[in-house]
Amino acid sequence: MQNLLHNLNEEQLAAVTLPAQSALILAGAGSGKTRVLTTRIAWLIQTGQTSQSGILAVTFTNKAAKEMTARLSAMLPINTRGMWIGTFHGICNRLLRAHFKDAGLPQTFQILDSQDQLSAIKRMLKALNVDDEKYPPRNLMYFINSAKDQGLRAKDVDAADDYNRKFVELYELYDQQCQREGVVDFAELLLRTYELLSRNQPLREHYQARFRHILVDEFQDTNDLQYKWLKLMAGPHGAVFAVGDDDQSIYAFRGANVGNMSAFEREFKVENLIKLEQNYRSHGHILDTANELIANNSKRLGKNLRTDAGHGEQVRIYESISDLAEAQWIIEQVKNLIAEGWGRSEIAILYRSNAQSRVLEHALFSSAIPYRVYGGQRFFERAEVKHAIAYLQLMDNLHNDSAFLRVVNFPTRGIGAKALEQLQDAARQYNCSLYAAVPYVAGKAGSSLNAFIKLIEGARFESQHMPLQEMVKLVLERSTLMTHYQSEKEGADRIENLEQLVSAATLFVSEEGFGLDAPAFLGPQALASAGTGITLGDGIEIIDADASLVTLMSPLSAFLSHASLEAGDNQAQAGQDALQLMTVHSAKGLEFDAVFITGLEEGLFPHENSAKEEGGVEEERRLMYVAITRARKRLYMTFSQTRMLHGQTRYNLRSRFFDELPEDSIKWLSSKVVKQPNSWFAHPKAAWVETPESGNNKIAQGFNRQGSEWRIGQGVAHAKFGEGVIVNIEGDGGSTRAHINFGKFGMKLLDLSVAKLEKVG
DNA sequence: CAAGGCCATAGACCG
DNA sequence: TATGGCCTTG
Repeated sequence: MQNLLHNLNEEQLAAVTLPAQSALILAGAGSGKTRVLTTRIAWLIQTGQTSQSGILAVTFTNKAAKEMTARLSAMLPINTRGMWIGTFHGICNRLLRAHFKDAGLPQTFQILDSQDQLSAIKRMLKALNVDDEKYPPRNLMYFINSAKDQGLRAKDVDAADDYNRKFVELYELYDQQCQREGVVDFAELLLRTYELLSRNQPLREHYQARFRHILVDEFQDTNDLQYKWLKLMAGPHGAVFAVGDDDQSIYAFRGANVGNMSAFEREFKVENLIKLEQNYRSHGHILDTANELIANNSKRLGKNLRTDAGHGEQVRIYESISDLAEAQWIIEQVKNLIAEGWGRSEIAILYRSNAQSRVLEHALFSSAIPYRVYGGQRFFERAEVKHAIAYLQLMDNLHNDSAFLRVVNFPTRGIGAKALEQLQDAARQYNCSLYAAVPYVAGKAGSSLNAFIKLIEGARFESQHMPLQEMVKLVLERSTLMTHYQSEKEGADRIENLEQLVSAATLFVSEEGFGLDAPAFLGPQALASAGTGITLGDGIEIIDADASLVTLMSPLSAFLSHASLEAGDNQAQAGQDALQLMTVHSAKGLEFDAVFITGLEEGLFPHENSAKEEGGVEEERRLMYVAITRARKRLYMTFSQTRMLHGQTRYNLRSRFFDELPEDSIKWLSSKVVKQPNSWFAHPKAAWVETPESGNNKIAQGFNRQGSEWRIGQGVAHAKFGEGVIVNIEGDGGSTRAHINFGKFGMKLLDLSVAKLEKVG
């Protein structure tokens, strides 16, 4: 115990040893929040206040959950397997597997990732003959997900007009389709669990009594449903230990509600609010810069980071002529750093949007500096892997129409659009799955469909007693996926990924403790007894930490869940000493000795779209705050007068955020006013500002050219298009064009030297 | 059924 | 600039 608390500072110690009541920990960047969380858990267990089965710890990412588990194992001599530490989705999956019957789900329910969800929606719209121009699948998906994220079923959504009523109706039909097919989307995992527990009193009380200590990481990222979920889980007596930082709330766009922090304080009757303001990461000038910037936000819970590390170096600011020049300058600096002995992997280049990485990558490639780009496609999202997974899904749940359609004709086996149309008609007529509808299709189409069914059933039968990894191999062969890619010219990578899928299965089986030779399917007896808590035959038991709950899950089901819930590495592999490139969003939670924040221009950072969103600029500022606080020792900020974007040159103003930094902590490496080759100049003041109410007031200062002062935000009148407003101005020295929004005539791109425009207002 | 051409589009992200 | 979706054509 002594050594457990030994290295904590006063604030951390206070947080770790709080009484068993709900508490809010405001944990600043680099203040040791993960440490506080894990030590809190260890302390609760070690002091006998709870056993390890009484703890529920929730995170947003698998990475965070893994890290927490690993640190905890290092702290306590306990087996962390079976502990309830996981993501919201992972924990819900676990609960739904254990209580699938009460939740109204089939035992082999499968999880749709967002790709699957979108294709399920497209498929539904097609079947219903809905005009997908009028009701775009993406919009419907967004509509459904945000309703679910607020805990609303279709019947709970108030439709303002006919258009919205259609969305509500489609939402309802989508849910029915999912239910029929035995699939759940991500939001459904949470909503279904929430409904299960609110409806089922004994179950609710069981878990409320069990989890007396609930710990939540990154609380500022919770959405409305997650908040309600936590409230339900905690019940009247549970203690929720919420750790978060309102200044690092950067996910409003996916439903996160920072307001949950103050709601939590109020509704959970928080008596202890502890601020962790001691920063162990960054030098003084860097922290001062972050503090001063974020002070420009209103509605903060209030927090100021401090450090004992001393001022350190000032923040270096550099202005360049072009994005190319910016990249080259950065590379020069990187080379110098490396020559001075800074580790390559301790240097990060951050950008606001992915499109910015191209120039940087190109320049890095030319100078032969090893680098790694975060983001991009993940393992289980690759097409070939998804195909293989779909075969497995279909074998585990024959009624998964999404999986059926994905592979019924891949690799091609002569089942075309006509055949599928017949099949879908039959399925509709008999209200059954595509699989079940096959016997109703006659003729040539029927026989090729039958051959496909034989393929799936044959593979299913033969792999019955096979361990998972053998089953995967069999599927790759039987489906002819392997031979298909072998004959493809550029299939080598895909083959490699498919081989890696076999390794992933092997690894999964051994890590989850199934036993390498346990069959992938549950035996028939196990299936029959599922949900009773008793296992028979060769069923696989997943025994919970307190042994009170036995979940029956086949290795195959578990692996398929794993594939959906952990799409795999989305980030650069560790190992090689390489420079790190990533967006600011994906840098959250990481830290580096030296950081470059690039492209600090109006329209880019803050991003132009943020002007239209309520509170958008404040979120951009928090994003900037996150970026700054990634740096330990050295921080660079760069911006460029011109930038290639979508194939045309844009002339941007420097970011308003420069005006919000403390003079003493920054150092301009380029002179403050750089002469422009073509009379453009960066305006020293912010181009457009957000007013708290409207949030989208573009008061813009553009540029000045040949005495005609067209500026962004200028009202204009045109003979044909009527009145409009200048939204953006661009040019390449030769001609100058303006994007003008003419309302009902839409957006026009006009040459300012040609178009006859008058100023209005 | 697959390949090739045309057009629109362009933000950040995890499960 | 580059990618994805859709349509036409072989």
